[in-house]
Amino acid sequence: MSTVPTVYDVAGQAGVSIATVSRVYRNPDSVRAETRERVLAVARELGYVPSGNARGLASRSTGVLGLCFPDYSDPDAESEAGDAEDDAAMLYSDQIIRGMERAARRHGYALLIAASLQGGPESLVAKVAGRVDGFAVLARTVPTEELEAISRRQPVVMLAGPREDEQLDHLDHIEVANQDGQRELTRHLIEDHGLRRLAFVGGDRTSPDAEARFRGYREACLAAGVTVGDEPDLRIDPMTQAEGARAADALLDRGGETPAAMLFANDQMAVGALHTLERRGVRVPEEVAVTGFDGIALGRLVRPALTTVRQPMLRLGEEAVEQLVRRLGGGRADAPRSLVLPVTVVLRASCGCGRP
Amino acid sequence: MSTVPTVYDVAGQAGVSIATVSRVYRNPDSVRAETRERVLAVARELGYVPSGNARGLASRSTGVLGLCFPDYSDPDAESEAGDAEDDAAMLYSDQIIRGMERAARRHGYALLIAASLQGGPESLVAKVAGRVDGFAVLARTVPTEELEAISRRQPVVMLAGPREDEQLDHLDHIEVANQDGQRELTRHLIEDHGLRRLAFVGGDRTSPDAEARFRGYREACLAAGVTVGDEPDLRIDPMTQAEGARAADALLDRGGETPAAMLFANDQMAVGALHTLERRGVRVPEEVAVTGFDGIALGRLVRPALTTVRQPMLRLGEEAVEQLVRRLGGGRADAPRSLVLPVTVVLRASCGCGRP
DNA sequence: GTGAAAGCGCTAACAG
DNA sequence: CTGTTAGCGCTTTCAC
Repeated sequence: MSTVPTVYDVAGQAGVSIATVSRVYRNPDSVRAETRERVLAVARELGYVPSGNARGLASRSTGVLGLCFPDYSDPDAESEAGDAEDDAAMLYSDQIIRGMERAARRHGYALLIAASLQGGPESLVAKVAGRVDGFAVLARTVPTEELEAISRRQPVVMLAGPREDEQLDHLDHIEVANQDGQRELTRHLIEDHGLRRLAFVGGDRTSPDAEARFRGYREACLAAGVTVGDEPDLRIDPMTQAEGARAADALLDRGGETPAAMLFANDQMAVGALHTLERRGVRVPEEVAVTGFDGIALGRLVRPALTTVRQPMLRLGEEAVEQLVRRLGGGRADAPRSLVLPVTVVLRASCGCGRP
Repeated sequence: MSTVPTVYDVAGQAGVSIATVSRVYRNPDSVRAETRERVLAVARELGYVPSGNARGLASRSTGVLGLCFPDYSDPDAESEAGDAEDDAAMLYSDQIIRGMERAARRHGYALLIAASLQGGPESLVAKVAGRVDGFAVLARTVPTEELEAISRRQPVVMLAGPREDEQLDHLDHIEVANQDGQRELTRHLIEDHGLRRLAFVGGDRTSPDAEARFRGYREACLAAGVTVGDEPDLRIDPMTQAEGARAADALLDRGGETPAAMLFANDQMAVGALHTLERRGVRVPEEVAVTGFDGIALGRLVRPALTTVRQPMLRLGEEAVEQLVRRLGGGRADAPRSLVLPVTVVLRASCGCGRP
């Protein structure tokens, strides 16, 4: 742990130049076998490991891809079930990480991950950006302006992000078919279950996902002649279990008839609502149907199991890497690419389908 | 994307020296507000981001911690349920990643993750090691010899690893109470359910976890006067669902009475066994009890739900980071530290407890 | 095949 | 408070 050995140490011990040591690692075949072995032997003995920093600096590339994601951790989900159970709450970002790691590995890259936190000149993205060849960003993780600047120097792919944001129009981006999914799910509730008194619980209006889902909901309502406003019945932020539970209360307590179905913009809120409904003795799906969006594992564990729309998160991550690799490998000047991944409606008990 | 701006560009445009630019980022307060704003403005305009590589080189630290883990992906689990379902198969490494990321963030570090793959001079660890200030390694991911060399130049913490391996005795390491957990679970089967014809399915003998679990099993048997060999009834490698399914077949088909309980060294095998038993019409837990180890989410989803021992993976990750941070912050010369995290026996339907 | 030398972009004394 | 000046450890021509 004292002094870290460098090329110079190895070169000295092995009686070669630092250039040769370098070659042994970068391009082994360009060095005579005998020399190579000698160098490697010394390196092993000294505990030499090439400095990634020095390498990156000299070669202008790191062999690392990055991911910036928001601090999605849902404190409610955890405290409720205790530390031990929260693997069931496995979310969004974890899946994307898995997908990216897997794809990155295939292409010989490592993955650097960091969740948002701070501000200031030393912002999160900057830190990541400065250490990777390219990276993905989950929407709303990073100030637009900052991204704009950074994306001029290296490939950035936006995940689940707004194609709309004109300032970021030149970025590649990958999203899932939020609108289609919510539309189809809503159609199912209306046509297949004959429900017409619906309530949609959305998120903050800055969330592109939640907004797209609301649009899908609205479309389906309009198409079926079901009354619908041009705003969600409720806007919840953050979209956690605790807030979802509160939302259900609000929906139940507001005047007029209670809705026949509560559609939530994500699974976590829906799960929270399920708790409220059970506590208040409102039967699901008999008295009210409940749906979520995302397809988190927790949705299968709750009773009744949650009807939802599943997003292909793993693929999102994989596609992100593919796109980055494509950019890094020449296509640097190609037109921005936009990819929309299809989603799947998953019918379970909470809407009246499947076993309870 | 053309030329990446550097301190020189910013300094030039802003009419200051590169040192000042550097200060603006490293220690903003040491620069007059006016100057600072000017620099920041230019930086923003140019799309300047400090190079992590250059920084790391100059300051001899990266602000990044690492994790090397084996390529745990269980192809069986995925192909079986389809891409869409495999979030339920959420494993081990994902939890550790979450724990590490969370803790790392608290300490201002980012996390670099890489799964094992290759060999050669350009091995995985070397790549990670060269880019981080310290890192964690999941046991058996990396050749001992290589680790030995690397651990001489930077903090390494071994996860779930062998304290036994004399060559790595100087490493910190964190593990879970495998032996205690399996002993307690076995005791439960014997005393609370009155089962005495047990079979233990272990892993390769190079797996320290699997071996420790077997020892726990054996201890409990001996303590209760239950017949037990000094080897697992079966050794399975890799410990996947498919192999677990096969193991159940083998246990059923070997001569003599079939066991009253099958204890598997991990959940994945146990789940595979559950499938086999269902296929062959053997009722669980009536005819045979089944248990796993790990506490993966999938264990709650299968029917009957799987009795198991839950490992605190998240904490494992968090503790790993704490330990690394401790080493990096001075305690570099302290004696190697060894931490054993407690586990929890989780009684569910597959052993005859809980609802089916 | 191998060596010499010039940076890569930034930090860290040390002056001023 | 700001500028000057060395490197940090490696890759990379260009010679030999």
